[in-house]
Amino acid sequence: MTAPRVRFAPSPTGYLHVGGARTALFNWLYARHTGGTMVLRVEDTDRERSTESHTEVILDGLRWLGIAWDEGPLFQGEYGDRHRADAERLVAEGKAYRCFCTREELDAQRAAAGASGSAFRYDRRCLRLPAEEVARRLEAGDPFAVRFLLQDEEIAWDDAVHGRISFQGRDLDDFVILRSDGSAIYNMAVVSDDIAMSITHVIRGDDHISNTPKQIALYRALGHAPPVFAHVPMILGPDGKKLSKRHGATAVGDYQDQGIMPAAMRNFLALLGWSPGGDREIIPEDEMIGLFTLEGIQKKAAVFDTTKLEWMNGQYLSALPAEELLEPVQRQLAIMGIHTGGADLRPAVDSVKARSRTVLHVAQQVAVRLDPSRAKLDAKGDALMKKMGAAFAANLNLAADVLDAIGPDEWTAETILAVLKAVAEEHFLKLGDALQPIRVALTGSTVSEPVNELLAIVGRERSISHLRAVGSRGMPGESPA
RNA sequence: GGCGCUAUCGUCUAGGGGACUAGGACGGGGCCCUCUCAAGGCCCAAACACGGGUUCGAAUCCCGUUAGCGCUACCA
Repeated sequence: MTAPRVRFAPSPTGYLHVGGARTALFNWLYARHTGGTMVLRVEDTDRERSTESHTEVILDGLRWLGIAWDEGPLFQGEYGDRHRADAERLVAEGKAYRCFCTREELDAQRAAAGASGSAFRYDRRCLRLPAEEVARRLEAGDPFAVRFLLQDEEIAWDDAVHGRISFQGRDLDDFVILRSDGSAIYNMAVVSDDIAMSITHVIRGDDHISNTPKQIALYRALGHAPPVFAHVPMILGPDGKKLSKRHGATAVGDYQDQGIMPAAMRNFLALLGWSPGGDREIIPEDEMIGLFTLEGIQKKAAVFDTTKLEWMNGQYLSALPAEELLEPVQRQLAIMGIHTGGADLRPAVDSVKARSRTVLHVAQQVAVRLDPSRAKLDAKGDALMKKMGAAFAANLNLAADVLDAIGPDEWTAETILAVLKAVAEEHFLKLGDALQPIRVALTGSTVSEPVNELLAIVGRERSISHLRAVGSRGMPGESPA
């Protein structure tokens, strides 16, 4: 058997949504796993809704996720001639026919069918038109669409994720394959393209299951064996409904902006609807490729859980070297209007990343390490200050004095901790009472890396002057006493 | 309405006739560690939709019911 050829075929009518991203990911994983080829085909035949900027956003999203296709992007709109030729061949062979019914006539037929309680199926009135009348209307230049002549037979396939799925031809109707302007309808264009591009495996959303029998019928009529179909389940919002704008962030770009790392997004998306079996959660890319099979894909739709995504992102954040976080962190800082020049952010990033779930969160903390006056007092910090009262400033000033005695060359986390411990002991302070005010003064929060480490990162001069400033004037965001 | 798909903790899932007093992860609760938090470690609560079969034995196989979702365009 030759190597598989798969395709991801987005239509550029919107951004790259997480559902599409996951479909692309599954195609990519399958291609990599099997040594096959992934084709990217942009289905831009809907002129009304397709835009070039959407195409760019989708391509950027795929690149960001690290999904590298092998061929394309190909644009479906460029193959209109082939689509039409295929459809006309079907007409010539009597497998499709011209339909002169107008939109209005069709609407009327549909309305009549609806009233009788049954599903609408085209009644083939144009198939029964005498040849001379067809010739006459063609001569007169009457507009016509082309309909596929559907046989009443079973159409079934072994879906790679669902198993056998079967439809009866009588439940389908003679669907249109060519519009009256000569352009192909989706099902025609897709089949024509998939044949021309030698696609062997069609991995796409569940919502295409009902298109599949029509497409198989087209394959048969065109004289080609259908590919393997794998219909992956949909992604739902927390309320169990199809994921949409009203659920908040659904575009992969939104997650990039929120500080999700591509590797985390990939890992999370892969596990949404696919499982290698067993208890694996964090799976490196190369292992994922090795483990991926179509059989491991779930049949059931999955709810998109951002909390778990953030947890997973936190896992990647703490595992990734600061080096790899630098660029996304800088990007976030730039969005916040902070330009760091040549400053080495690595120590601060390293110190802060283990406590963060998003790059945005990392960047916020790095910004404060760079300049403690950016710290905003949070509720717990405020509560601590109130609780300690005068002792807060007193302990801060005490700390500033002993820290000032440390020379610039000895300003390390180890020395700082030793000095602070000694002064706490000397003044009968609990270590926490000595350290927490420093933490709050420097970060505005009761949560951070160990205080000695924090001081080392912020730096001697900045720490001491800020501690003294807060000791005498209080926190910038402090609520009035 | 018709056709189709689906059904294990709140969520993501393991499970493919006995290994199931149903395992893991997120989230929730508790404890430990500890200058705080996170991480980490330990523990707790939490599910096989329902009803029939098949079988010595069903979460696992079959049928039905119910529920949810998808499609039902000269959109993709």
